[in-house]
Amino acid sequence: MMQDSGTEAKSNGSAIQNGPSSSNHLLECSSLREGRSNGETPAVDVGAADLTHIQQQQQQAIQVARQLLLQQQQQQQQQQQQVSGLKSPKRNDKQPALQQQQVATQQLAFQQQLLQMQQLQHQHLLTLQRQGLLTIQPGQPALPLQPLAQGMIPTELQQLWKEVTNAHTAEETTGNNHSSLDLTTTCVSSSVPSKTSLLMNPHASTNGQLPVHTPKRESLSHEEPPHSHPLYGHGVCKWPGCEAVCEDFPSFLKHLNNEHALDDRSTAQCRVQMQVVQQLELQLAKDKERLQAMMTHLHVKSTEPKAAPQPLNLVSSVTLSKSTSEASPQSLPHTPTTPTTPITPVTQGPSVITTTSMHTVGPIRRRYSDKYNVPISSADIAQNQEFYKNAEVRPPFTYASLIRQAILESPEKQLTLNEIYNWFTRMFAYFRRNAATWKNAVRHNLSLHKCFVRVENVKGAVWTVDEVEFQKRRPQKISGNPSLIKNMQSSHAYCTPLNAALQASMAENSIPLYTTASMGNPTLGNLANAIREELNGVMEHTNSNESDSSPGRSPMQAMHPVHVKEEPLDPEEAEGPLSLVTTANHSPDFDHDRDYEDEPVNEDME
DNA sequence: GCTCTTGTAAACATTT
DNA sequence: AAAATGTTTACAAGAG
Repeated sequence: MMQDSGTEAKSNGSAIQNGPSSSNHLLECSSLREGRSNGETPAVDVGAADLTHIQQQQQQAIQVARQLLLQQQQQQQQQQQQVSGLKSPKRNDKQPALQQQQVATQQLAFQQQLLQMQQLQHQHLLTLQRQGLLTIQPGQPALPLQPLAQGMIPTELQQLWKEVTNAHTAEETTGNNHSSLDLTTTCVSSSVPSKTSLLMNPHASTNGQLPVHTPKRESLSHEEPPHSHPLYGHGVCKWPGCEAVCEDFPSFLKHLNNEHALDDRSTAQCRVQMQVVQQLELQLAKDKERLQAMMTHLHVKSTEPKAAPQPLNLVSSVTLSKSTSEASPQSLPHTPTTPTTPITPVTQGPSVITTTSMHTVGPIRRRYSDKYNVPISSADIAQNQEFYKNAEVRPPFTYASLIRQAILESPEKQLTLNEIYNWFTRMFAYFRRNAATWKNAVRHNLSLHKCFVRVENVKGAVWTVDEVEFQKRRPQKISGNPSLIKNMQSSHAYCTPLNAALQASMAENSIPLYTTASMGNPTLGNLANAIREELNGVMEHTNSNESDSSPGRSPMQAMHPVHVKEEPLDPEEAEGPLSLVTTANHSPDFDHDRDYEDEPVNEDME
């Protein structure tokens, strides 16, 4: 309901505390100082108490991320168990040979797919480097893209898989003839009991889920408290992308056996989940590094003479704290791939904006030529981000870009209108005034642009971004290798959804995200999510013999026959929007936004 | 000057 | 009934 997030945000500031994902927490961390700084000394004045606070918040965030990882691992293990067929003996008994054959075929296909994805990512990375958007120093910490972008060979994937599962690969890999395919083998045919995993996972012994890898699983499952099943919670099946409502645990088990038995889809989902876990771990490592760098940086800064943050280089201004640990081009859509996206020229306009000139009220007609789209310097990124949070300077970005950014920053890639409002007010001091004006503009833009898709939810409606549509608005330079993409499109039946997701994700990445520290690596996160969502949703519909995705029908539409913008399907749209978002699972915990309109001043007075 | 894009305002309908 | 949300139209301005 539209009241939901709004009233929650207005009446209860504690909504920020219970975000389900690390990103929410970290996001709050990233904006921690916002509430402390006044408009004049927003960025640098960090006292010891503040620092301690930040540290605590970061630690909490890491803790949450860790838990998230554990959950992911548990989920993954559950899926493995499912895929291994231990819970569906009927199917196993019926056609074990056939299944093995299928699995083997699928392994090959998926391996192929993974390699292609990695190549594509690598290509994309190289392109970014060439464009000067990425600068990789020899001694620099690994880029977020690297794990995939480096084109991991199967053995590397296997190594990752080992690290993720921490245990139950040793026996399996040794017993496997084709070691390069172990990634899938371990996932699909894990019939060997794993004892080490019990040691590795502190949660395993408590919820009894790790024994799923043992033949004793069935007996152990009786000992499980009904609600401790990692794939079951709040009466909903937690299988990625499922969310089927199961009234009680037995019905859930029934559902699990019926809907998530060993089949192509489950197998693929399991593998994707593996990737997700891997990426999350990498993200966690990254965020740890970032935290360290942040603390180091702040310690240094706090001893330096204060200087008012000046967005001398607004090009990099709206990028959140990524500067300390990596050079990934995390900024608002200002890259050569979005040539006409407005941008504040470095040498034009309010090159130096002081707090006295900040109150730019009233209509400002500015368009920024892409010729000012210079490579992004990551030097004062964090400062400028703080700057916009605290100074009432109109951000040099279009409403459409901002809305898109708000949506893409959200974990679910979907936001209610009110959440979009909140993002605006949270990120830009400018939007804490004249609410009627810019809110109207936001609504206007949401309705006007085809790239914004309204998706009806159980609780109301959320807005998502149709990345393909967004890209259509501004012709982009090809950042990937078209032939490679083309090549991918003809490789396998599964390639269709995967490629679509990958391409969309890369298209998105070609517009570097104005990401939060929490997202750490939106690239990989989006990619993983995209692939997972695609697998979850599209495979149900395209797992047939169709080697090409049916045009004009987006995965999301296929997944959720919900109301989207009702427009006559003009031929131009025949290729169909590709939406990478999940719908209808908008978590209430996600409503962490605060409504500044109710407390615009208190924000700074706290 | 034309076209396109964007911002702003406003009217109106629908939903909550 | 009021507020929020969503759609649509109109107009102005900047930029190519």
